[in-house]
Amino acid sequence: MKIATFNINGIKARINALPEWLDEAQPDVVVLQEIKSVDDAFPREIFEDRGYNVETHGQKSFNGVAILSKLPLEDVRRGLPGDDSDEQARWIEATVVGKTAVRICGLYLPNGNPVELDDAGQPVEGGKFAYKLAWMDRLHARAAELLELEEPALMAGDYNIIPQEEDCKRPKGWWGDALYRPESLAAFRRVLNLGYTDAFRMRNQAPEQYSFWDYQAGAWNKNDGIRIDHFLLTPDCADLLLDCQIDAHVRGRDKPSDHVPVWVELDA
DNA sequence: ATGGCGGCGTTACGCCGA
Repeated sequence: MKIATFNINGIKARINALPEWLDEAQPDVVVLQEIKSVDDAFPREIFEDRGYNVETHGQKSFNGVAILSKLPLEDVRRGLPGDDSDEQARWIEATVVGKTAVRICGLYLPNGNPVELDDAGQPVEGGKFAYKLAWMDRLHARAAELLELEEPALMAGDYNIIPQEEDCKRPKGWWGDALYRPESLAAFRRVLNLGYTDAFRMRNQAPEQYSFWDYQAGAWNKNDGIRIDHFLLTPDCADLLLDCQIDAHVRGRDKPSDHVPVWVELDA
């Protein structure tokens, strides 16, 4: 089973690039982030015509996630539990049954910039960085629950986290940003420490492997990127991992997203 | 090098992202 994650930065803007990549990569399941569309405006026919079932969790203008799957999507849930007042569409999950059932979660973790701290060094309540950390607390709680399921599970998406120095071309330039600073990395490691595996680093130790390049300043041409799109696997799911790759070449095409697809192949 | 690009909503720029 080939499962991909792709932050498309707007479904309307990627109306050609996304089907082109789907047709060549032929993933069985895709989790999408930043569809920037309400559910009713999502062009589901484009994907249904290619044999995908479509489940969206959208909102107007910003955020928005979706799952496309050639296999039926069972027990679909929308929204990350833990805060009923959170109206941002950043989480969707469903079960897909191939040789075995896999619980698949698609996520768009808050960016967190600008980092606002009070005089005591604590995130300012109501600020974007505080929202990021609170969201990661909820992610930790859901991640712990997934470990208790009787099926392999994974959480894939745009984490807006640079896990380590080697996941970034200019670590000194990024240090202190909400994507790469102590509080963010500690929250990410806290999820990993539950027993999750970063699928890409399980299969690939090469340097300069990125999944995002800014549109500005010729970042793609300089390979000035960061690796922030991740697959975290439960131990049962990691046992099924066959491969994990980044389709970086997609970034060089016409009208690209600033992110590229990342995918895993599971023996599932 | 915290904004040089691009998407969105709206229709001239402001907000947002990373």
